[in-house]
Amino acid sequence: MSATHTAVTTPAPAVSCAEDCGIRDVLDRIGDKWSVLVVVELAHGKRRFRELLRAVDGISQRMLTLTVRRLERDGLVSRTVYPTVPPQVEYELTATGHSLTHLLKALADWSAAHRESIAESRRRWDAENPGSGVH
Amino acid sequence: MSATHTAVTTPAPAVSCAEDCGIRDVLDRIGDKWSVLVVVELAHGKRRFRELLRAVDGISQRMLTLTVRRLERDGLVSRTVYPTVPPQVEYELTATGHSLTHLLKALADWSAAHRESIAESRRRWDAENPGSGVH
DNA sequence: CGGGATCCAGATGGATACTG
DNA sequence: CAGTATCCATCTGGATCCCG
Repeated sequence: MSATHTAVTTPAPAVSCAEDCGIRDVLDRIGDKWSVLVVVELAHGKRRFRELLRAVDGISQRMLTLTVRRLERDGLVSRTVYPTVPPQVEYELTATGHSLTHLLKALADWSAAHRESIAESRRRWDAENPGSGVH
Repeated sequence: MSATHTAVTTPAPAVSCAEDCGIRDVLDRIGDKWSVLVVVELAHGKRRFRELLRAVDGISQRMLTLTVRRLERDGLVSRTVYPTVPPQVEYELTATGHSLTHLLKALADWSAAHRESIAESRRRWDAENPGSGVH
């Protein structure tokens, strides 16, 4: 943040596939409202259904069930049922699910690095375009 | 793919923030249906509105307008209007937008690495849970 | 405790027509 | 060419009730 040159921007375009690359595949999988939050919580260790429900703030019983089912279907989370009474179910990240946490780390890092810049850009845009309805 | 040991999985949990970390912020921004596809196309260079419309397969005029407006609002894309006739508008990634392409590269890499594993897990789950309605 | 079933509101996005 | 405006179908997710 010192010299007169502005953007350094590493040289490579980084992404250069024809259409999709599979990025949409990932986003279709974890781009929903709750998946990443559940995965982040499970990154800390095994969790029971009720524990997840309390840990992931604001999620409903129904959405936790759906989210965890989809993650299980994709092989990112394993589900273990102990036939006790009352029933006990434990959820845990699989190896694939664990690898996902590294990707989420990259997301978190990018977010932290550009959050302020983006927020400021929004404020400026909203000020210059009053009542545009864009969100 | 040779020895008897299965998952190596680098040691660190990678993500360890209390609730969100800001991952949701990123996904709220680029997790929609079209943003990443537009960014990927713009990673190749400047594009006019009509060029983007042709390049991003399936996008409607309305959605391209909305998508590119939001990207501009967040400071990821710049919009330059040449007051010619007929009008000409060029879109280009900003420095922040360019940095995003590196993140998308990570997404694409993860997708490529686990696409088959996930697809197989789905097939198995769907076979074992007929008519579950989970997607 | 760990769900499944139903109902419903709001958000997202597609199709089409019109405009400077 | 580069949008804007309107209408409408679908999808996502929240609230609630019930069940083994």
